[in-house]
Amino acid sequence: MQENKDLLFVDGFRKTGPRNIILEVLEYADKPLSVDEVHKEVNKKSYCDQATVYRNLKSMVSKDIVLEKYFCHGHAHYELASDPHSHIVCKYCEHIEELPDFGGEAMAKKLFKKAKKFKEMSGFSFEIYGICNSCKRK
Amino acid sequence: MQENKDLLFVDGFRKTGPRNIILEVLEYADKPLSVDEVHKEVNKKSYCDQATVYRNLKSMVSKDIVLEKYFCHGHAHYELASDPHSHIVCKYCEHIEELPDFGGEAMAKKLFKKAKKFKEMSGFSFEIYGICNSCKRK
DNA sequence: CTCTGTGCAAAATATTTGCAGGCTC
DNA sequence: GAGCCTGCAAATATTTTGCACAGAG
Repeated sequence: MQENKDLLFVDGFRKTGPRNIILEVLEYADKPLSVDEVHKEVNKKSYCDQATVYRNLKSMVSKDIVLEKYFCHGHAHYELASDPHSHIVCKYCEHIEELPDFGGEAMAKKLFKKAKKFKEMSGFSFEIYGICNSCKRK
Repeated sequence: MQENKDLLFVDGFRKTGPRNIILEVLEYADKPLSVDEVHKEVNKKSYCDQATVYRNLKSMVSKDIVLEKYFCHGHAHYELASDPHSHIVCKYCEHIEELPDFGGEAMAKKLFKKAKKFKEMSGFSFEIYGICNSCKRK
């Protein structure tokens, strides 16, 4: 079985303490995490600078180990590329729930053919926005 | 017929020079614009401070006149709520194209029923990411 | 031993806010 | 005229970068 940690063995990409822990944190998360959330979780286990979290998430994205998602919060959220999902996201807080698969990939590929000046499709994102129970006051 | 400018007549929301021009700019855009793009366009017609553009876009969003979208660029893009679209977005530059409607609204409503801790759906977003012709070198 | 990765601090980018004066209604 | 809106400048917030040292392979 392919372990997530094994994903680090590519190119000259090195397996380091911070990277192992970042992957572990993403693995146990049940939703995409912000840089800040990853940073806080990682630091519960061992010190790691925020710049390092930023740099590593970015490099993992460029190596397709991690997916970068943009919701309505003004900052990115990250999830393991091995387990992609669509989500329903609260527009006021960071409450996020995973949605079941609905064939979005196929739909995206079909729609991509309508694009005029694009050479290559790299992914898609289908997200629903709403107001969660805690934010819907009265 | 309902003009976009009429949208400004709500509550104590005032119709001012900057607001008229911002709406006009969004109306003529064929894709969602960043704050910076809106600011530059507005200033071709008449001076308006960047903070004013930020403040007005935000207030128009809260009044549902304008939609705020987050792609992969690290900053928001804005489009008229009266003409919402899905898009295909270049992951390297700000090249963005509108996609034809594909029934995403109905699909979102269906999926929303799977949500656990949500009271209300407020919208959805389906975006495709890719590499545009100019960024796909070699 | 070589080269990539990390921590630290500073820089760059993006967004928000306080305040005094101006304009809409 | 009252209250919202704007310009200006400063403050925040977020993300990136340079550099010297540390650690992986």
